[in-house]
Amino acid sequence: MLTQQRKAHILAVLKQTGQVVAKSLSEQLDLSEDTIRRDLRELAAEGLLQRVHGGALPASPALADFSGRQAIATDGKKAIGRAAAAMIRPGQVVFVDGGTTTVQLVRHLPPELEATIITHSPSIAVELVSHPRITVELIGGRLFKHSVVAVGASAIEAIARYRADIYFMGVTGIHPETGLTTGDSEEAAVKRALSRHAAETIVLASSEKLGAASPYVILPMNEIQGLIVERGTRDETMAAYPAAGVSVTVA
Amino acid sequence: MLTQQRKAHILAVLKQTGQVVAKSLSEQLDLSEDTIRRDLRELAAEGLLQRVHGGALPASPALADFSGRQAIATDGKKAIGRAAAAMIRPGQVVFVDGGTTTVQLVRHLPPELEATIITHSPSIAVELVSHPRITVELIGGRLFKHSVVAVGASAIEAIARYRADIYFMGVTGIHPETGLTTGDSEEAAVKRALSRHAAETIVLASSEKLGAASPYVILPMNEIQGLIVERGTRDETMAAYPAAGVSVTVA
DNA sequence: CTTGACTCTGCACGAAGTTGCACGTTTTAT
DNA sequence: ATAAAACGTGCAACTTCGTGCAGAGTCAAG
Repeated sequence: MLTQQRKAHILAVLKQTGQVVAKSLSEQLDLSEDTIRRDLRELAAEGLLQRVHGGALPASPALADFSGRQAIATDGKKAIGRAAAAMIRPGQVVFVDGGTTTVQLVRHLPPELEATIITHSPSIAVELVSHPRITVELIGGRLFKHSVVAVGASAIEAIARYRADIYFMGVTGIHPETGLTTGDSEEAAVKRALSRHAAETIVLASSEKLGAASPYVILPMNEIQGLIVERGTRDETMAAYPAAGVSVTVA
Repeated sequence: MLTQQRKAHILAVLKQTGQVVAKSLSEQLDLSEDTIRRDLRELAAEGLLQRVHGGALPASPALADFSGRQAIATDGKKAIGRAAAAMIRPGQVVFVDGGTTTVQLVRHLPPELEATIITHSPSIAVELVSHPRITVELIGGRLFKHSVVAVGASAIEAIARYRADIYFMGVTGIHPETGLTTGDSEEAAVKRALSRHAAETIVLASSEKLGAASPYVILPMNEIQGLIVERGTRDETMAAYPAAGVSVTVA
């Protein structure tokens, strides 16, 4: 077995089970624990996992659990959420992604607004329970725990049954050449499906996303209709995508 | 179980319930109390929680409202949840209803349990994000806000694609003649669909449900396999359904 | 074909981390 | 006041870790 194959296997197991144990990996792959430990050390150096005594844990989500990622709703995200909410007209059908920014969107929906929100994020669904007029459609599928959204074939099938006026997309990275990116291939597939079934796709991009790129490309920049960014980041954004035909809103 | 995972679990429990008790943690994780105490001490040193005699509390008082909400969950419901969680064998596929009692079920799932949980409740799905080993399948559909569950034709279609070993059902009423009831016809239809696609249906019934009846009948008593009730309510229950062929568990 | 540089792997060994128990102390409840 | 529970510390057994080293395999230059 090749080293790269072995490392890929370790990452696959880690992704699927949320942990790897050095000893059991060595038995499973019929290698000494030393070799496994070396692999783990190198993968940790690449930032692909987090080394712990006895094995390893995923690089990001474990830490996210610790620090309480949710708590960090910046003013910028709130402003973006408010601006996005204001774009929704009464009676419209709206796709909403999961994520900290989109949570701000639904929190800023005016109570008198009557609309249908379709989402593959259980968190967004729960958030909308307290809204008196919004009808919520939940898209099912396998739960991708890192982002807390439904993914997979059944999610994409369910999306195909809907047609929305607007899709508010959250991304991990937005880069002038690479386009819109995210950290998981299945999540990217779901976002593409949502975009395909919406008349208009609007990307919500808090400042830390601008100029960043993650492994999986969702769409190139020219396939979206709008972009909402925080005040103060406009110049940067306009400079990056001058001819894209994407309307930029400053929140 | 890895040390870091254990600590993450402690913090997750703390976040959910607003408190942790050293003794119960040691039982739940099958470790000596000494080890738990060591973990708590170290987490306290990192400022992630506040050490108190007998266990620990959240570091910041910001989570105080969490513990307040938790208080609504009676000891009875917790006991029922614990008993239900203990019925799940590794590798099983489990349907879980929405509701305050079933939330207790998923909170008492041991962290080492590997299983698949399928639910039409976004709250249950979100709750399970912090569990390291459970695979979650979310059933989509129109959100019935009163109970915070997906209902409707698409939900029932999605359910038809699954087959579970156990279905843990929550109900509004349980009456010797009327059977199992709930307050909404669509919710009843979904519960029937879940029951149809599970090998075994177990009803979680906190004391206030016994003898009560709501407008919509889900199933007659003889179509379920098990009933979990609180300690102290057994005589009443046994008297009400003596010949039903339903196994009654006292939590 | 041979040689030398390089990489990968497993083993050995000392260091470090982890865990449960024993024991004496502190806190809590009755 | 007394008993029970929870606590901290020290300790021994055990596991896991990192490093140095040697043997095996690979590859390209000579």
